[in-house]
Amino acid sequence: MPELPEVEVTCQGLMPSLVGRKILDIKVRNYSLRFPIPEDIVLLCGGVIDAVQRRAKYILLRIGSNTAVLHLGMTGHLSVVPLNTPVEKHDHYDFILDNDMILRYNDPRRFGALLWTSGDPNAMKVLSSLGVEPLSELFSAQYLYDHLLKCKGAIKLALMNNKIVVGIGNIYASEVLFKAKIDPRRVANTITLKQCEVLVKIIKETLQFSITQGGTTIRNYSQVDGSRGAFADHLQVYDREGQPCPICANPLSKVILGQRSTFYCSKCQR
DNA sequence: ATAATAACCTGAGGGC
DNA sequence: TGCCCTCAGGTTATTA
Repeated sequence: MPELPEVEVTCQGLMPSLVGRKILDIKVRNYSLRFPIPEDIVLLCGGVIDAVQRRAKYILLRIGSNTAVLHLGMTGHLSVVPLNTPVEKHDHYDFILDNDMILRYNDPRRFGALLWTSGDPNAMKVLSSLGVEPLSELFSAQYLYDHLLKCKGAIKLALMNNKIVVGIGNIYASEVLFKAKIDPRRVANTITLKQCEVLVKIIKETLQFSITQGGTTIRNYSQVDGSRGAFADHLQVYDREGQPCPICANPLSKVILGQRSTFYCSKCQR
């Protein structure tokens, strides 16, 4: 469910509730996620959460010299609720905090993750081979161009390849390609440097703006406090097959790329 | 070594 | 009401 903006909004929503809080206990009800939750996760107990950070679509809780690494998968949701809040179906784990509150994780599809390390989190297997952050200086037109040259597949798949750039998922990939007027099926290595300049600018602007809107809520995702993400009101093509293109009114098309639904305007995007 | 595709799960919604 | 099918903001192991 969540792409970069949704994870970033989740991080920002967690900060006021978590930073400075001591973890009194960790209760796991269902260890089954993308990876089984490690039994020794309880070693984080007693630590204080110093910071909440994001890397790609992962949430990092810095706890002294330790780091908890969380992922929301497709349907994961974190909330901070009072102690004794009734447990619901698919509530996987609780971090019991020192102010009678709980950090609680719910995830019906179990594609999320909860890991931890006492060392450098960037050395962990899940983080070590990730590409650059799209909102960082490292994500430049030249960087994108250099990497696209090596991609013989569709440009949309390249944008979603987290070895190149992280955080762009299925919704934003369709949206930014529409704004850049590029056909999502275009072979990546045919994209010009000039087009990379446009793409990079649009990606940064779109992700940044979505963060200010609280992300995109279509079905499962909601912010930490349960409210929806208003960027859904700004989607131009995603999930709009057959509806008129916002630019030229031509009915929007849908195609499957990499097993994922892809939406575009066959007249505006080339 | 890069690229298609199968797999991991549950739940919602549509068609009959 | 219920069954069967398809689809869903992600990632990775396996195959070609």
